Amino acid sequence: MRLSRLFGKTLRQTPSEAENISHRLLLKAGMIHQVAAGAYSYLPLGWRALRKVENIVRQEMDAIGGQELHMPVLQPLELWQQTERDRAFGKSLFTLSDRRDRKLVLAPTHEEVATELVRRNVQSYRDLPLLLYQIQTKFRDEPRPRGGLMRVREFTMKDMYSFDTDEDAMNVSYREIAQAYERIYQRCGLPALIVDADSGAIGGKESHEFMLIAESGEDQVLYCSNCDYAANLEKADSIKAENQEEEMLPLEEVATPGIITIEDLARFLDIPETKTLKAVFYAADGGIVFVVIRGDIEVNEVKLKNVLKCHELRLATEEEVKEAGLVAGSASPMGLTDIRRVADPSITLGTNFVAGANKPDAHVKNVNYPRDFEVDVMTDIATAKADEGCPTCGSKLLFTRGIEVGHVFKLGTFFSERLRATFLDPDGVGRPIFMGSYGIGIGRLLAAVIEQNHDDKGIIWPVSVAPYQVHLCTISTDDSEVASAADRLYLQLQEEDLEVLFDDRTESPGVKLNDADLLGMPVRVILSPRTLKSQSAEVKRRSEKDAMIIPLDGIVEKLKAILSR
RNA sequence: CGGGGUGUGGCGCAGUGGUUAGCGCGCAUGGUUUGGGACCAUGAGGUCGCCGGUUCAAAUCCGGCCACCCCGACCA
Repeated sequence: MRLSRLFGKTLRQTPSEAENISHRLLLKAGMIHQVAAGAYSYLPLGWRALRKVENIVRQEMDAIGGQELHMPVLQPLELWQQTERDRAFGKSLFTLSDRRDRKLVLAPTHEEVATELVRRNVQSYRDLPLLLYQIQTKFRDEPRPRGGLMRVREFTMKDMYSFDTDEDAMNVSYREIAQAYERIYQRCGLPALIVDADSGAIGGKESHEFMLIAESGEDQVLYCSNCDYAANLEKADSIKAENQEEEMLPLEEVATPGIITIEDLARFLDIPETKTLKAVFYAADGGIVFVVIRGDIEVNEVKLKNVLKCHELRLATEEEVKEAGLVAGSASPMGLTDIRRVADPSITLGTNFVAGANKPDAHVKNVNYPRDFEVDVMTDIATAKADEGCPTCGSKLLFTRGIEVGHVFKLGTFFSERLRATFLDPDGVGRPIFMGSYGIGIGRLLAAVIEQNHDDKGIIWPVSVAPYQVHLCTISTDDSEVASAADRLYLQLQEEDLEVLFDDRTESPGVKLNDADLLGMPVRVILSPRTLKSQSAEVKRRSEKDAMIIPLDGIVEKLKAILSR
């Protein structure tokens, strides 16, 4: 491609809306263009890079026996009602009506349609296992699109679905696909970390995310300093420190005028926050839930949502709290019976806690579970923190941020049962198919590649995803010798199957060199009067500082060697 | 959805009531330049986000709306 003809211009100044690095560089390099919040055009260079990523993903999916197919984005809402995922996705689901006023959705993912399809085409255990995938556009009405390609409302996703006869077979598929994912990230030049994750709206039991560790990442990850435990904060467990053991003492009311928060309470009574019990009120699909947890620990709302099996979870409003007869700031699980109570096991990590008295300006000392109150559910709903104990080995947990570049789910029979996708086993017994679901956002992966591979001058594409392999550049453009030598080399490289971006513009050297750095092709080849004196070219890897002078004779082999290194 | 911010040529910005809305970059034409964002000259390009109001007069003041960005909530 001749740069003089390329659609998409580099900018000297980055558009001001760009915040993170990949967004800035993609805009500045003229590779993407925003159409609306979370909707982007890919210009030729950006699109080539995206296609490279796509092909890596495709190759690895094919390599494990995946069969590529294509399912529609436009789907009947009814299908989503059958699995109740219209509610699970809620407002993130794009819906529309057709001319006959039938309700349709723009698919955010394809479990329903894939299951339906398999239901029609699989009858016997002999048809299994099965790996189906597609690379296609998804729509999700994100509450807040952001970060350029990081979180968008329309995006290309590779989604694969596995179909197996039983749980063990599903686990085998799951493992194989996870390994294929590792190879994908490796080929894209990304060191991805696999972490335990919440299943969210996709459903199912177990799931893992692949994270690129990055400051700019939206996700929060806790990982063990010793063993290989790592989890999304939404999912992470930890071992909390236990309070010093004491003799249980009798209940004792204490006046706490104007004290509302745990922080104030601890200071007022001169006790650590770990000696208090915190009450938090939620509205779960409209119903009030009373949550009690040790004062120093935050409620993990994702865990709570999973426990309650509700679609919508939010903090209760002041009115709702009042209406339920609770006293915000001094609420207590004691004596409550008509409200659902959920407790975190942390309330047993100590004795003689201070809790609310269920009346204003008063708390109660020496509260002990289960001596003084009961709960309906006792289960882990605690947010883990750095420095707490690893749930696997007890060593210290560490915190980092990450970009989610892939997510895999064990779905079990959630979809096959609801959509009646069954097969006959060797004994002629009908059984639900065990499924898995595996997603990679291609555009986000591309953005992650840039987040991971850049410097202050621009992008540093890994060879595998670079739009072009070689950036050929002339200096002294009105020197006819340079021009004709460059034309010859351009043709020669292409004949040898190298992908070449040829900067044939009559720009000053500074402009051309800066653009070469910004655009970030792996190898830069410069022809100038200087290099032609010795019948050679200057060759420089984008990732390295120093250039080398290589004779034109035999340069193709040299370039190929450099690119395959 | 809550909080904050921004909308003025392609990009970055200036312009707090008064000619014909400016600057830098970019773009076009001609010329001089050519190893890290050169220079000169000439020129093209703007319903000042939209609607309404106030005023003799609005980019500027007032009201409403919209869009986009950031933080949070939420979300895969």
